[in-house]
Amino acid sequence: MKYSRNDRYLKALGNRIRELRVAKNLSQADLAYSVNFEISQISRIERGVTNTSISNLYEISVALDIPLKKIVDFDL
Amino acid sequence: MKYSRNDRYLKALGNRIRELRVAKNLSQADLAYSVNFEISQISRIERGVTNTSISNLYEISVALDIPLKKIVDFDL
DNA sequence: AACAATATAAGCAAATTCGCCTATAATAAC
DNA sequence: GTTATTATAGGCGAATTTGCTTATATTGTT
Repeated sequence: MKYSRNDRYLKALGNRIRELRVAKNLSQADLAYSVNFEISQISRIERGVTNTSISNLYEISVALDIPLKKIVDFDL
Repeated sequence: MKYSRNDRYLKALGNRIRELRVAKNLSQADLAYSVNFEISQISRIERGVTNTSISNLYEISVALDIPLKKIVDFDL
């Protein structure tokens, strides 16, 4: 089974989120707490195994205090 | 019943997408065709009544030929 | 006004996400 | 090495999205 364009995008975005989270010295648990969802969900998002919603991504951007346009500004 | 921050965000994003679509002289049907999903779904996204996925938003950015960082660059 | 094109609405089933949980693995600190 | 911290994995039910469809409303054109 082949990777789709979307799969690649979700993995890249997950890596981007992880990178930004780690740069702020936050654990997945820290981030989960501030966005008020589950650690397992943060893990799934960062690994790119789930295709989360716009509002969740937005909440993450608020929690990390990074505008969404900066979060999605990465090379594929 | 009160609007949540996410509701406001989804409405603003929907308006933004509509604005960009119209600027390219595309109908909802046109956009639906190029991203390969339903007209009703485009309608729901633009009205902000559904909280669609990251990959759908990404597909829309590809179809509109506008980088995602530009799509999410709007004032709330 | 009449007609065509475009957008909204609503319902239903299938698919997917997500919270909740437990268990295991990997990494860091000592 | 041992212990603690952090991250991954997987299952299950509830909630949500989405494709599909039909119907209605809105907007634009003549």
